[in-house]
Amino acid sequence: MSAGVRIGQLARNAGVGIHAIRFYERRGLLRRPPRSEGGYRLFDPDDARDLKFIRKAQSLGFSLAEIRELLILERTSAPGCVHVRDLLRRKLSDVRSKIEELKALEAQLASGLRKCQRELNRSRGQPEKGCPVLKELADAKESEDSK
Amino acid sequence: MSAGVRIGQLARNAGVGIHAIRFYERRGLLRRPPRSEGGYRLFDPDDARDLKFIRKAQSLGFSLAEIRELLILERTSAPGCVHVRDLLRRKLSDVRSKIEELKALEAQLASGLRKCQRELNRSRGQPEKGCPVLKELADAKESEDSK
DNA sequence: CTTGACTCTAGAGTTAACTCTAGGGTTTAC
DNA sequence: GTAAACCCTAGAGTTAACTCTAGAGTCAAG
Ligand SMILES: [Zn+2]
Ligand SMILES: [Zn+2]
Ligand SMILES: [Zn+2]
Ligand SMILES: [Zn+2]
Repeated sequence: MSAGVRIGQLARNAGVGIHAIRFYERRGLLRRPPRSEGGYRLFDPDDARDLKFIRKAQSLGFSLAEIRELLILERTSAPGCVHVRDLLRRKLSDVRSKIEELKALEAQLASGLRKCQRELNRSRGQPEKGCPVLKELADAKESEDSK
Repeated sequence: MSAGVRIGQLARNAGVGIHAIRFYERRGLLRRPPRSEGGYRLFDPDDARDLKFIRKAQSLGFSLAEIRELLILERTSAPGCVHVRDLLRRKLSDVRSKIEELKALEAQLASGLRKCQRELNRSRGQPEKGCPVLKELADAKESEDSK
């Protein structure tokens, strides 16, 4: 019955660009759709679902390569949980270590900010002595990486 | 007295590649050093300090463009605290929102992981019903982005 | 028929921060 | 006096995930 929807329509429905759709096809995330006589791609509803799958998986932090694997798993309807669990574990540990990194960074930045703020308060009217943060960065001894 | 050190030496001392040094020069982070008769760059100790500055600032999450500004500020020995404080504020707020993002991600991933784990426990010997995480991703209704 | 909106392919451009290569010259030590 | 180790420039390549372009063909409406 429905002969399939063209790329622009699919793109609008899914909220992605048509270039991205063709890109996903080249990368093996979307299957190659049948074509019209004139060579236009004709997508079916499952492709729309796959696009949503991609966007959800991206929001979970998966790369396109990982998503391709997930999509293949989903299509084969094989068990799959083991593979997915491993992927989730790896991602989770990546995310957790990234969070730790960022927290350390946050502390450093906050400390620098306090120093600048103090210097600005101190030098109301008085001549400034120079930014303490810049001084630390320019300081030859690289002691601040230690705890 | 000391006529200046060549690029390889400087690179070894600072722990960066020679290509990176030339790259920093092109990007305006390092000043153009004088040259030997044969055209070799001859660096002085201040350049080594600037390289350390760059590496420390990078570890604080600053981009090379931002570091260039910081270096220029540091060289002019003008007050500078205001500018630095604003940079720190922006960086800090970036870092904090990134942390929030990642924490939300962490929760999602952990929840998926628990689901996979339960399914794996449930199906000891029994046939699997398919991965619940994959099912959610493939599910047409995109409800999970809401809280 | 003739617009105008749409689509096709192949390939280049984007961003950041390097990294590497090719095809040369320079220094220094033996 | 020559070989090893070093350095030079300009420019291409890397990664991810697109984004955009050029130049051409297709399709529906009027
Ligand atoms: Zn599917
Ligand atoms: Zn599972
Ligand atoms: Zn300096
Ligand atoms: Zn300051």
